[in-house]
Amino acid sequence: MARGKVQLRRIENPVHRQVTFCKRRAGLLKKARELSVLCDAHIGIIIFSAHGKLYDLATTGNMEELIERYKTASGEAALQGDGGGDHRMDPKQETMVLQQEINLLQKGLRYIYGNRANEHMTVEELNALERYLEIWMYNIRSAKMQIMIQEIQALKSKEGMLKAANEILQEKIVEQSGLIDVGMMVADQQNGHFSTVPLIEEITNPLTILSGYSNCRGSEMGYSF
Amino acid sequence: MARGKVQLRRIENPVHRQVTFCKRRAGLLKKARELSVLCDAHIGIIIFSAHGKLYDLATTGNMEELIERYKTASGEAALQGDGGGDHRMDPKQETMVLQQEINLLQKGLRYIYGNRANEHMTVEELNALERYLEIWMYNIRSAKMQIMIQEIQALKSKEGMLKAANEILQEKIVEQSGLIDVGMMVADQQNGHFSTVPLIEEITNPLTILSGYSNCRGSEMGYSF
DNA sequence: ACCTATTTATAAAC
DNA sequence: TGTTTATAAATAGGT
Repeated sequence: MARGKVQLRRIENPVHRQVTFCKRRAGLLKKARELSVLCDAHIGIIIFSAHGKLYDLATTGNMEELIERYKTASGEAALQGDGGGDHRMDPKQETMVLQQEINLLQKGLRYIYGNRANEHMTVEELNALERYLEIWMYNIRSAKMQIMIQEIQALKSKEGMLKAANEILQEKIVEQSGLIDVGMMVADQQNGHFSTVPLIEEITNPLTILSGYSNCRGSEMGYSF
Repeated sequence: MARGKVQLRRIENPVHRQVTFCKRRAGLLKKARELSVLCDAHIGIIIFSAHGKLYDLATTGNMEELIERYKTASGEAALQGDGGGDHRMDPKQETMVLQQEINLLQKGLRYIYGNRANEHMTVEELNALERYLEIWMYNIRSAKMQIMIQEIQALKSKEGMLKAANEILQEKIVEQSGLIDVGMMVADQQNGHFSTVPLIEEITNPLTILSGYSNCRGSEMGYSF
């Protein structure tokens, strides 16, 4: 955060990346310790560098304990998810297509992460892989967009309902005594609103990867304390 | 860090403590996500508030896998007194990383090709996937660039040799009879050339595929065209 | 939640 | 890796 804004994307220069990794890793752990002390929280952090080296921190002094606690806590939260599902395409065929693509992807992974020595990929294969990646990228972004759109629609419909309700209430109030202030009602409407916007903020904007902050609404995930 | 320095000790006022917890927790997670993206690291964070509420983050989209990896990595680190020295990632861990990524990719494939009904991907996972794809894309393109560079260098050196040969030949001809047309020789030179450029044309342009990859500079590795 | 005066964190350069 | 410095970010205290 200095001498130039930072773009939120992988740093390509390996030296810069390494330096930044060191500095920010230190910063992150420091922040975690501070949070733990200031607010009496128990925090565990696991960091694997790109080279697989492990850095960790457990403010309780014991990561195992935190992990155990995590498992129970997250397990309980997960019990309520998921409804049913319905099936699709002929499983056999689908499996074959998938296996085929997965083979290419695995080879690609070994090629990229391995030393490029064991695996030899032809330009043909690289091109195919690139095509897959582009399509995927598109699909991933569409999926995220979809989620956002659903959220927005939900919000709009809720807004509509609230507005309608508001009007009816106003009418009633006017009927009864044309003089009551309706400020409270507007406030309620807004609360109903924000409590339904949990996902939007964790969706990184697919079009502008800059670290823009302006849309960091604290509506979080409906945390209630 | 504002309107007054903060003391590194538990905040006694419960309201202040709660507010600070919220703000700093958000800040910490944000920093973690940034570090992950900027430096290609895999990070897991577990936070238990003073009241036992769980907040977590896994930049790979899956905390379980990170925990598994943590267990082997920390276990092994304990076995060897170690002092530093970055070894190559040992096969066990590397396999695990690959498996982890492949799991995410498989899930992504099923998600995209299946009806999105059987598989449920969290926004976290989608984000992680997107990040992988970007990195891959970059690597694929680098690989192709590399191939192109090699071709070009081969061509240049061949061109140099041919030019030299050409000059020598011309001199000889001048010596023998200062009047012969040298058009034929130039044509031969060109044929010799093109026969060594088989790959170039099957390489799709790496620089202009999707929206904004403007900073894909090939100068990164001393490419000189 | 939102707003700033300040404190921190840190990117770049050495 | 450690220090320095100019700037971007985070955030404490109020509203």
